[in-house]
Amino acid sequence: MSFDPAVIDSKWQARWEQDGLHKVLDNDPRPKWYEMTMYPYPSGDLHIGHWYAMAPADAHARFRRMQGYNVLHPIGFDAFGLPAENAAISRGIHPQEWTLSNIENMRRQLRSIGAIYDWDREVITCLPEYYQWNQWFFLKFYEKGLAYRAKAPVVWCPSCQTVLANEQVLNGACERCNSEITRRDLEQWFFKITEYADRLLDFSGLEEWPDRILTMQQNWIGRSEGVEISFDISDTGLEEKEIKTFTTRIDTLFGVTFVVLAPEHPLVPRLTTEDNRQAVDDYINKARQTSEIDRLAADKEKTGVFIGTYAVNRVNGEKVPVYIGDYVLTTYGTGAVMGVPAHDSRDFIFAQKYKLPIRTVIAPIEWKGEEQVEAFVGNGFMTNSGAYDGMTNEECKTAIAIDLEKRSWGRRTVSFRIRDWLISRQRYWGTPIPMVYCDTCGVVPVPESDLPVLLPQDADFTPTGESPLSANEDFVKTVCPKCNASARRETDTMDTFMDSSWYMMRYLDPHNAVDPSNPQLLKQWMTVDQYTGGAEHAVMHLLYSRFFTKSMHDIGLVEYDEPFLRLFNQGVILGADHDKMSKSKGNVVNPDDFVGLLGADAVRCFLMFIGPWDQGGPWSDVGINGTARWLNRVWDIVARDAGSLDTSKANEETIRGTKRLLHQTVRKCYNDLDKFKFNTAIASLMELTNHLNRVWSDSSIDAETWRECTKKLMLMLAPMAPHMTEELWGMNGHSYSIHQQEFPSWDDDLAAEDVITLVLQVNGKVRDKIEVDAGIEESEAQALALASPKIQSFVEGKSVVKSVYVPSRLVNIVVA
RNA sequence: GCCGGGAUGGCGGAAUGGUAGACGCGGCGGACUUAAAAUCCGCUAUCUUAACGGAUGUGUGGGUUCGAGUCCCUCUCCCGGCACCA
Repeated sequence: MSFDPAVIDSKWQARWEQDGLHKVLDNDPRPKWYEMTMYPYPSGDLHIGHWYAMAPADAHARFRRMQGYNVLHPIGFDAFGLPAENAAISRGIHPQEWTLSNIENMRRQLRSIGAIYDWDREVITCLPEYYQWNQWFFLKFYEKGLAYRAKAPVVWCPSCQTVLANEQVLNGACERCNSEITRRDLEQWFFKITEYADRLLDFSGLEEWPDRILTMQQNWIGRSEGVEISFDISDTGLEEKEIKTFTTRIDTLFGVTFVVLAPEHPLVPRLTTEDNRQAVDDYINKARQTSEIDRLAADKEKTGVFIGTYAVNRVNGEKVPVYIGDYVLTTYGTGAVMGVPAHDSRDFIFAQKYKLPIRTVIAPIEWKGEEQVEAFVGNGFMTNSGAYDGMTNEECKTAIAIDLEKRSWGRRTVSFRIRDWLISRQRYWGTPIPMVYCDTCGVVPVPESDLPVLLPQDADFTPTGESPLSANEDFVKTVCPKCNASARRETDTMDTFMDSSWYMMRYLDPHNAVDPSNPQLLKQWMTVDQYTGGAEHAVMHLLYSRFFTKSMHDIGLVEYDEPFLRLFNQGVILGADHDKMSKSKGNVVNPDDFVGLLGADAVRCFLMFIGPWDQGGPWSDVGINGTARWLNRVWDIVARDAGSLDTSKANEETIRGTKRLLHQTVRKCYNDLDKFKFNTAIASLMELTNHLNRVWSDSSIDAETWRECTKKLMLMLAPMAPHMTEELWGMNGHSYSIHQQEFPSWDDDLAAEDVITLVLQVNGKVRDKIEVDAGIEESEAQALALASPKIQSFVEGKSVVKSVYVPSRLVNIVVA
């Protein structure tokens, strides 16, 4: 029987499904292993990128199953989100219809991968049975003060016509559609992720996360320790007696020669004197019109304007002018900074421009009092700083802070870059936020018993900047749960990252109608042992779900504190031209074409063989032929009748060598699969296949060894090529299913070489190689080396300085 | 600017401080075939040599070492993240 992948793929996919081979039982006695891959957005087409994420992930999950675990490797759909709405707008299809029919199609395509998904556990986030729990969690968070409504200058995408979270902004542009964002002052719902900033920086509960993801989360959270220091403005006669600034360089306090407020700082209108009002107003208007990208540009000119008021630096009683400047951000620290031109490069430029004094207070070594030509940001000795002169600036950071605290002029504090998670969206296709606005009772949560707040079917989703739901009278009009008076519903929907923050719980119990997930099952299955997916979610999904888990933990809903123990990021699959795949470049690969032609196993194996999974790499239309050819050879080899071997020619040495290679291959393959190194695992299987072909053609192998080799080859290949190996398994008389077998084990003694190649070097250069007994003693190796004619020709006439022996490796003779 | 990761044949890539280039693609040659495809076998870093061999070679320049793709320092380029965050 020849290898016909198309027939075999569908034959076994149907059989496995019919038998429920991949059904995962909760009461299975084996130890659990929860291995998740990031669920896809139902865009309607499963592209090669999905395959690249899912096929190797499946192979790894299968490998864990063959190691004896009860493996849960589920799949679902991240089904809420903008593309559905955009399709509705451009093609007049209802988002739900579009999404559900895409899911239908993608299920079929996903089945063609041949993965071990248990479809009974499928999760679809746009269904009320799922999103009602988003609402439930929202209410829990609200109850605990973790969800709040506030007016804030939020990020707005003019093209998506909705607000965005800070995490969804890349270089001043919308992460989805790349349009430049603007700011709006709006009342929105937030989650208090900042309250968890310190705990999110604690990665001790994680095992094996890529360092770069941890670094990215660290950068994003942006913790910095410093001092909040106040400047006295009591002689202005205002109610406020001081301006608070935040600095990480309190040691430079005596170098302050001005104070700068953000243009949006609340004190600005009151601190501005009449003489300066016009100029200040002009500046603020100009700042407001400056685009986000321009405002963020680091090399932008530092501008500002004096507002007419002075503030007092209490440590030396000096009056310093107060400016506004748009290089100071409202959203960070206190929205005001102390200007120390001598020791901060931005302040230096600002001071030069506005002719403000520059006073050195930290002396660089070898400084003789000359004027600075740029800011000195290094360490040195305190000068011009009163009682602190002569100390090192590092010592002073604490000393000054303590002294300030004693006088209540300042306090040590920590600032974070991360902002609270903005979860409101002015879009239709999402989870309605379960809140009601009542004229008498104010903001009232929808009672748990009234959940879900259903997303109405009819809405005008043409984006207007208003939430589409607000035009739906039937939805908006409701009664206040507290006083029964007529009231209005919240019409914003939730960020879809809400859905993915807890979906790992729902796979355990996808249709539970009384809880988001069964508490007993959570105890049994969580935490996720292995998570795989793209690195683009480092500060969005992965940070949000860590926050979500910690919040749930604190509320008492779950016992664990981290959602994902281990994380592995696959790389990006590129076009054959080494460019990112895109329709406009015409380098997009359609996996279905290759699956139809060469079979799912060939596509799976090739994707794993291209290179290390975490590095990604270019697809190759011709390269896949190599993998397909190899699978054909495997088929050919395993399908041979071992009984037809002419055993009279079997050779003891070949048998021993073949067994050795087999055990070496099992060892290599096991260790590589364990670490997601599919490419080298497959390479080692190829080597074994090449060897088997050789010994078959010269009949130097016996039937028993042959059968052992082909059997183990099938087992090792099974995680990567599940269809073909299942067929071959049956053909060789083994009982169904190969996917319920254990991964082969190896014997280090049988894998050990008994003859090794000893490399002979002179001055570190290879001059000869000899075959020797593996257990060779140093003295004998040295003697053999010196006896080699080739070595002799290089040593002749020179004196041997020394000789290095590396056991079972080489002899290096050093001559002068 | 700061923080990560990387640079190895024509291409994808492999190498616990110890034989650089495993495995595969492509190319070349051969077998089979009327022929082609498929399949199988052999060769394939560069220079040099009739050949044996020799020299060179892992982005650049230096260093440590008996020995460096691997460790240390310098620089260049590529990718990712952060970036007026006080």
